[in-house]
Amino acid sequence: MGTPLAFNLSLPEGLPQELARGLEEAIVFRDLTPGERLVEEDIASQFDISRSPVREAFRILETRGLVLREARRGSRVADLSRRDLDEVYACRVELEGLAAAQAARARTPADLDSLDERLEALTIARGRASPRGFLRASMALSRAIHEASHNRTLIRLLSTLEPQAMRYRYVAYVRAESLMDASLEGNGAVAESIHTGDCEAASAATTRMIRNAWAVVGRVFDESDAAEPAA
Amino acid sequence: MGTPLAFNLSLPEGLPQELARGLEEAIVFRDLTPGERLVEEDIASQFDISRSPVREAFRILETRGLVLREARRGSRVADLSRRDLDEVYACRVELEGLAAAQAARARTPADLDSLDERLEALTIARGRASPRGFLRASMALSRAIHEASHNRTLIRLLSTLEPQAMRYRYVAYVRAESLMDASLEGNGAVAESIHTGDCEAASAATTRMIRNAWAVVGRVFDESDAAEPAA
DNA sequence: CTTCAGGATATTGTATACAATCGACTATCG
DNA sequence: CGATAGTCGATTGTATACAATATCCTGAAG
Repeated sequence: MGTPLAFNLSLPEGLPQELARGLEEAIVFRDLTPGERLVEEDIASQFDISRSPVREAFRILETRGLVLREARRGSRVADLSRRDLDEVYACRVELEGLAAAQAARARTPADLDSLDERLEALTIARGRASPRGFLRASMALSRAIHEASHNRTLIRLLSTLEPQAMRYRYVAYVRAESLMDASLEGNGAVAESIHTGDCEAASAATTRMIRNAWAVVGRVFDESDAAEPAA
Repeated sequence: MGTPLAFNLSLPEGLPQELARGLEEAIVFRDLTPGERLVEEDIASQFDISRSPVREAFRILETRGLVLREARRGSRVADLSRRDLDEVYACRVELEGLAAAQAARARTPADLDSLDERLEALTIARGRASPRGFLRASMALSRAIHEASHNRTLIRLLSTLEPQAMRYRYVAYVRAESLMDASLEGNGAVAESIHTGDCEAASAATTRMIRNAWAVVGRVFDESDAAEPAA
């Protein structure tokens, strides 16, 4: 039987979505470890629900690259690897860059408010020095940027890519808290370009930030044993 | 009582996957029209299966941007719009470019064989002048390029983006068959660069091809009434 | 004639039951 | 002792049953 899970379910967005959100956090923050088996019945009984919503939640997490499902062989938490890290970041460079550029062009006043608000929240979170809180705030800011692009297709793609990246960022932040400063600074520059409406600058600032993070997160990952060598 | 569907189910990959494949083709080739409602029970009874696999198929199609699901309000075929077209192509430029570049670097001899084979098939399909057959062959070639990148994350993202693009390409090919020649030529150039192993050239050839297609497909789309004005 | 309340109907969301399949274990044979 | 076939248990895949809710229609009141 798997790791006991500690979150509760509200249901503003539907049971499977809510469950997926909780499981996603558990995976990102390593309450569920790479390679760990996920058994539908176990999760279902933990939350006193049936297997149906659990199955749907697994499917959602599969599209986010957090869970692997093999036909009739069950589901398990996706492994972390240097190769996967590189894959994710190569895609992020392109898509986040595009999102920033389009946000700089399409942003509305409401978008800018949202952006400022979340950048503020990120700054505060940095003060508290908790990787978990910082990452949550960072995720919220990223989403605000994505939404400002008003490109629903791009938002959809990024929402299936970002959670995967989050896992590596978390590992890195825990081992090197100073990384959060770089992220805060980079995001500030991106936000400014979006305010200005300079597409080129927004894209450039974003790709520079992410390439930088890529290098550092990759190095930290290699030095750690986060990959969880096969049991 | 929706449109009667004309395909059969084999089951090499699982029922939901097979069903999703069939529905995907029906949507791309407009056997199912934009906005058309998709009722789980209807589809289920047409194929003499239960709602469970149908639900899963709908979810798969949702992640591919072909079906919209609203909670307790049912599912329907996603609409086509100029805005959506632009969103999809903006993403394609980035991701296909990346795929071509990485394919040029990571390709194996087996990848090159697969590439040649499918390029050959595309040439033959062009001779037959059927948009449907050409598109199928083109999709197969694209997938071969994606696989040659050996970037599983990128492959995952593209597999959720390409089907959406296919719908617009189909509309364009039907109305302007000469477009297929441009696609054939562009793909030839991309394949050559991948053979050579020149990442820059592969990426450049790809983005040029897609930007070009974007312009033409967009123009054709505007001139057609494919958007299917709300009923 | 329009508007709003109420109920009937259609459809999805969840739960449960059953079938199929995979993996591990055991017992038997060489 | 090792290999292998057969069986059993665990888990997913599919089907069905039930619950909840949104939509549509009807009809009465203003």
